[in-house]
Amino acid sequence: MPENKKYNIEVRVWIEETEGAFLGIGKIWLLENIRKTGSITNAAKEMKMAYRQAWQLVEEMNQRAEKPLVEKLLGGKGGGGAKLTEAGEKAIAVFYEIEKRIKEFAQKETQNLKF
Amino acid sequence: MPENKKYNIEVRVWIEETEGAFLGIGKIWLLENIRKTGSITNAAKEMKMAYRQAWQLVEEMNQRAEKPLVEKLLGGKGGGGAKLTEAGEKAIAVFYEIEKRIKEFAQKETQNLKF
DNA sequence: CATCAGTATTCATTTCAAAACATACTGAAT
DNA sequence: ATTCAGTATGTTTTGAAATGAATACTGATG
Repeated sequence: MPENKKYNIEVRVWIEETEGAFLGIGKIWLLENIRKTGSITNAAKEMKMAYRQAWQLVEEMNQRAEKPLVEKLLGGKGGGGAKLTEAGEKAIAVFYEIEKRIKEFAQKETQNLKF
Repeated sequence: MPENKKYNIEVRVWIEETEGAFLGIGKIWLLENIRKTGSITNAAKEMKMAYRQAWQLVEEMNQRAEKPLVEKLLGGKGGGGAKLTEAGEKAIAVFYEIEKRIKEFAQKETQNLKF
């Protein structure tokens, strides 16, 4: 392959736990939207995702993390809502940091991409 | 999150071209099976994949690479077949090399995985 | 004690990509 | 000129995952 075309390396990063995939960019976006909107319902709307799906992802995250990432508030004024725990905030930060480092490394590897 | 659970980082690597994803581990496996079996038909069987799908993947690869990765032989003794071109062989080697480096780097990052 | 908006949960419906099926086409070899 | 196995390509089926719709539950607040 001569080099009139340009190729570049893409990378998808996620965190696994004994039972399988635990935290990837999709769940991170969900966490961020929960932080932004204060509820799973509105986070889901924001992302044009079904509430049911969003709720399940939150369940999954919470069960598989050491400590819940999302605190859910039932009933009360405004019906309740959801907010990130400290662990949730930390998870976002850690994920992005690691993802950034890996993507930067991958970018450097692009120069080895000679067919 | 304290640390009784163990988490680890996973990474998926692929190569993009202007029109989108061009070459990932799935197509690499297909290439390897074509090399091994000498035809798209048998490579597909090996992978329990539909011939049609395998054929389409080969088309896509060939069109988006600078030079075809797979040479297809039509008719003749045994009906024809398919074999890797030099570019195809190179693609496998380059892909694995880059993937290996990125995965090793990602592995090192696991130690930064403190929640 | 009725309201309200969000959580929790079940069940039916849709979507859409992969697989399965069907059918021509190719060309060396006999 | 028939055979044969693989390529080429259109059409139909199917199955899993996402969505949508429906319903009960929660609890602070007025």
